[in-house]
Amino acid sequence: MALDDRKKKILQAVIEDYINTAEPVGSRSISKRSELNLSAATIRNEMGDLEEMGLLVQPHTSAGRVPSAQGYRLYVNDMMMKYEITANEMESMRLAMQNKINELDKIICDIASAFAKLTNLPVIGALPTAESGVVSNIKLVKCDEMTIMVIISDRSGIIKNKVLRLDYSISDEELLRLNNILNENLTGLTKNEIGFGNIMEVQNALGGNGDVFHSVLELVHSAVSEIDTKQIFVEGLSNIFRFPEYSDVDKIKVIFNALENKENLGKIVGTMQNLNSVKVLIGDEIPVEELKENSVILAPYRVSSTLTGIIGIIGPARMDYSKVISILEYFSGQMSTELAHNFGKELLITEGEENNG
Amino acid sequence: MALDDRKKKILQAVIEDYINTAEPVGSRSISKRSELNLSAATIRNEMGDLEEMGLLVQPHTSAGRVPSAQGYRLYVNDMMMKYEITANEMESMRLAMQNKINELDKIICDIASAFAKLTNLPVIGALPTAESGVVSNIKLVKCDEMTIMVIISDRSGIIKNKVLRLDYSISDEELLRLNNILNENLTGLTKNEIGFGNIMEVQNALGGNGDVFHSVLELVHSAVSEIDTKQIFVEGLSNIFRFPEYSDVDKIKVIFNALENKENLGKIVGTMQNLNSVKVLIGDEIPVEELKENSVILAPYRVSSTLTGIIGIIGPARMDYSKVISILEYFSGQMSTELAHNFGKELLITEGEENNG
DNA sequence: GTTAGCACTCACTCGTGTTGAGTGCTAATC
DNA sequence: GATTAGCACTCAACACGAGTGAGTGCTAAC
Repeated sequence: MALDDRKKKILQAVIEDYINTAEPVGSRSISKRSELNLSAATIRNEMGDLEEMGLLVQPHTSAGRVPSAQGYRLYVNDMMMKYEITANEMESMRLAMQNKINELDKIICDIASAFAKLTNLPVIGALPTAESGVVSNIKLVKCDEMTIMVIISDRSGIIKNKVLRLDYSISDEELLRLNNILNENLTGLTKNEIGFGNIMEVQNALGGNGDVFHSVLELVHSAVSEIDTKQIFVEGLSNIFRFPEYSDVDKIKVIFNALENKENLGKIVGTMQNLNSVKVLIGDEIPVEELKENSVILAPYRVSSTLTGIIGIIGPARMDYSKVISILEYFSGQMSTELAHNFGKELLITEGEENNG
Repeated sequence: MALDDRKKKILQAVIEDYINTAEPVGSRSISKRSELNLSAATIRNEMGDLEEMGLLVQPHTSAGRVPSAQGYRLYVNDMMMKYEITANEMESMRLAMQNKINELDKIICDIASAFAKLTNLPVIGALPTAESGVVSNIKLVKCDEMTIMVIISDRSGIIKNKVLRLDYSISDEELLRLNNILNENLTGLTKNEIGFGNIMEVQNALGGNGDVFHSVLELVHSAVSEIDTKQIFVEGLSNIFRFPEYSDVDKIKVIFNALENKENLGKIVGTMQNLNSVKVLIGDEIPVEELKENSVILAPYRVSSTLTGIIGIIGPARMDYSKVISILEYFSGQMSTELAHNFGKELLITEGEENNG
């Protein structure tokens, strides 16, 4: 059966109606609302065809029609009207980006929060990570007599640090020596290349008193291994309470449990291979069993040439794809220029925080 | 009316029954279950008295009785049996404390998570903060030509750091000078004493090119102001799905929204004045309107002589006070010795993390 | 003071009837 | 041949009422 123009228009009308109302759409309401000027009976025949084609579904015999995942997919790919972002929406995104605190992770979280407000959907994403992960510099700094901080920079500018309180005092000379040996052995290597083997090498290079530095080396190792680990975040999770599809405790429970699991989030964010365009996952396309009744929309963002992250939303398959995609596209496009413009090179990033007793 | 021994026993039986079943408790079940050997009619009379005294409440005329907040309070203060922690429970707490990663914040979160599992309740708390907050040392470290890290230590050992990427290169001499001036002006002051006034003083002391360092100084200021800010956490929030009192989406919504708000959590944690013993908040005693149907149990923990934190649980007023209090007391008592024992002075604390593009 | 007995209350459950939005099919109309 | 009006049919949702059972309070007997 061919999907002619009239069928397309009816499908579109059904989907848009359903997105707004969350109620199965009947032939009469389409007949009245649309500019097709067809009777309900005709619409009914066409809807029957659309169902046969797998684009619509009937929850039960005497109910209206609901779009199938396939229907949504067709809508997203071919039929959707472009949503024009309003001045208000632009303004709130601009405000979020213009955060005066100037810390990248916080800006991202603020933007995510603004997203959640604009779209009324939970926002998920990954903080910016470097593509390379090549260690460019290791620095050991003495905070006080028995406390040292390890600072590791990678070539893209990511900096990680960890604090260690020792039970012995380390001399400036020893620290300098350790510093040099670490840099000699580890600089230029990627995270994957640095394993316990290298750490042992350093320990051997240190000679007799290598043991003493064991805890320092362990620390360096753990800091290195975290350098390009994706940090995943969720914002505005409570937005799911807005949707009638989650008016049931059991369903809320399922989605909360699913989204509480970082592994699941990693799987979802991990579907983003091509870091150039917005990606829409509908139903079965979501790699987490419990979330297959939802849709996910992901967008990449680029803070610098080497520093990229992912942001997106998750919600019921019935969602305002057009609006969400536009907002994500806008963000994806504006991110680098906007941030570069606002912060220039004075881009201050994340705060670290150490308690130490 | 006097609360004689028999009334006490009946009240206790009602409360314990209700804690287990979440169903209003009838006279007949008390008559059968308890060792009082009284008929249902007698129990009925006594329960009527207990209701008159405000210790029990009847949801509706023909229902059994439910403890009132006042009833719970009496139970907690006077009547509760001490719960003996099982070997299993001790073991899981010990395991959480023996975390090999050796980072204090992570250990606290792990313990919180273990708590959540043991008690089947959401856990809230504050990460350790220092009581003094006196700045003992400020250090500016050059990560690369245009990136510096500010490291601020306080007298109790808390270390905070922030990273700044400059749009100009700073010389080692300038950095040293800035370092010295900062330490001269700010060391020994508490967080409250350091305001923008001091920062301006430093800027003046720097002379003509003070402007150039403005962003560095802003950064120092923000790091200082965070040095004794309480970081509040929630673990195992999804435990509330277990309770029949939250089988309704609206109620879940309310508690989620209330607990999502850090300000509310701050208020709750802030009720903990005396840092020596477990505190129980029942019903109206909770300083957040939306949570007044719940109970909160808080305990202090002490990592070192100056470093203290708070951990606790929140849940429906119907909860196993005895068990929760025991577990929190155990934790509160074991924390310092256990941590001191396991980590000695090699107590490594929190990791920081900076991206920087 | 305690208890047995009884009338009463009230949430809850379950079956039934009604309603209304929706369908599919058929026959008439354009 | 496409469109539409009409009609019988379906089925979730809602309201209503009877029945059930766990509970109560009160009273009179023990």
